Amino acid sequence: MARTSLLDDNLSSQACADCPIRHRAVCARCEQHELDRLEAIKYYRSYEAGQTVIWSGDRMDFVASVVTGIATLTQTMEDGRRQMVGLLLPSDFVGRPGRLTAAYDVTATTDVVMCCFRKKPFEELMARTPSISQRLLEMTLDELDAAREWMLLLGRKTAREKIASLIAIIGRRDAALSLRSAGNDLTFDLPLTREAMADYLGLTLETVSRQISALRKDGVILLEGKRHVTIPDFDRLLEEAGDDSDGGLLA
Amino acid sequence: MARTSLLDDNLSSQACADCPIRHRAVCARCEQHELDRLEAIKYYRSYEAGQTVIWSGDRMDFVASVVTGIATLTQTMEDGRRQMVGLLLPSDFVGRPGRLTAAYDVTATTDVVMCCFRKKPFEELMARTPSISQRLLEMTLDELDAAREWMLLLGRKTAREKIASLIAIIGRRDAALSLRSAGNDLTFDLPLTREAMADYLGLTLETVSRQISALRKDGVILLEGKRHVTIPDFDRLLEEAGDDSDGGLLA
DNA sequence: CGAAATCCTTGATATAGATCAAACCGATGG
DNA sequence: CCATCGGTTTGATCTATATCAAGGATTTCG
Repeated sequence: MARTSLLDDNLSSQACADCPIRHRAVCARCEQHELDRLEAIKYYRSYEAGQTVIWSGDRMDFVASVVTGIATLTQTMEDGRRQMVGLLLPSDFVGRPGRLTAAYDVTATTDVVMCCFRKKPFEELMARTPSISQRLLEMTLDELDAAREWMLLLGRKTAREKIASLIAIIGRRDAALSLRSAGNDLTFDLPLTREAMADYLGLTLETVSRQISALRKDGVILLEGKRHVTIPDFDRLLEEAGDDSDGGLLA
Repeated sequence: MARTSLLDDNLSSQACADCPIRHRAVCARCEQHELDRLEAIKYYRSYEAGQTVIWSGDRMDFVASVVTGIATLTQTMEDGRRQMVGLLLPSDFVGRPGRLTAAYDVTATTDVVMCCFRKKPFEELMARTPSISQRLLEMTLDELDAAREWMLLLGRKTAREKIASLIAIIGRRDAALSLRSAGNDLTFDLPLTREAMADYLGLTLETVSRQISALRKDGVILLEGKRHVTIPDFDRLLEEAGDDSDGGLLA
């Protein structure tokens, strides 16, 4: 719960990290975003890995944007079964304008810094500034598409396909962030424990572990330690994932 | 593919059926919607039960709102595995501003009438009329919540819970449409074949059939014929569905 | 340094749901 | 009236994944 006040300069490596609006690439519209007004109502907050940002049902009087780190949205049934329903990377938006309480548990998977906005003034700003609604609409539509892809995975893919899909998704987002374009030999760290992956994929952690081992044995992925992955052939991975090969990065 | 031009009067039983913006209840904001301009660019189109409205990947130069009937959004893998990712009831919105091609197969499950808007002028109208973006954002956020609920179902619920959940969802939406409030003894028709339910739930049609039989045998639902359901005790059904009992109608 | 805690892997077994197969039911049409 | 067809039910069997169980690797902490 440590509250940290960061200088904006610390964040400048992240394009537009200081506004809650995500941009696909370089920010071409910043001038529209009335940063002055945003300045007045925003604050930064940091969370340690493993810390819960907010519990489902809790009062949530802010919206936020992830600046650094990775957070998850999960739903839990009374008997403890858990399903991840959102994976939040830097620049992703958290919270829903017009809702009083959190609908999901939000958890910091790694150390996380969030840029928060008190909800009331943010909503007033939204009402005055159409470009915010419009941008938020685009982002929400992207998330809806991702959710639907995820539904196909949950409903119809085998355990092996699920694992391959997740690794592809993480690899792709990672590649996008680090500007390494379609170059081969993608390498990155899995930011999730086996259990979190299981919650993402609707599997048990044992099955996750077994399938990762199987993909390694079959040469689809290379593993250094338990978390560091390199993909020798991304198309092969996509095949294993059962995906249409289009790539799907851009809507 | 028959193109039908309906008089608006035919649709008046549906609140705001003639605009693409869904309202939760009675339309309190119609005056904001610039119906005059919408008038100029809209047209109606009807589809027969079973007909495909549009195939994934096809060029889609309109957006639309379901006026009557039920349509589905499905994703298909190369080997034919299918997952439903959207169930469209009257007043639901179809299509994505800013996208050229359809991302999913859209199929009419019953006879369907849609109110269509050519995309280009609709987008121009959106740009000029903030309330449309704002309303669309609200609707999309609702859909995202529904998708996340659906993800929990797909990833973690048992077959019996999935069936109970689906029946509860349909019953609830049906009750909402027909103004029958929380009155007991909810009765309605399942608008989906067993196969479509299977595609919704990530099951096979045989499992769907078996679990429906089981729920009938256990008195959770009553069946008349193959489609007509009555729910003697909605809370019991929700219990079977593994849901938090809150109801969840309003965000 | 040793103990405890996480996280992960692997094995043995159980089971929910898939698959394969057959037959039923109600509607439609010749 | 019978044949056909789409949708459905039910049975027998198979299998992918869950569950139960044990142990290995790292890190954390006293």
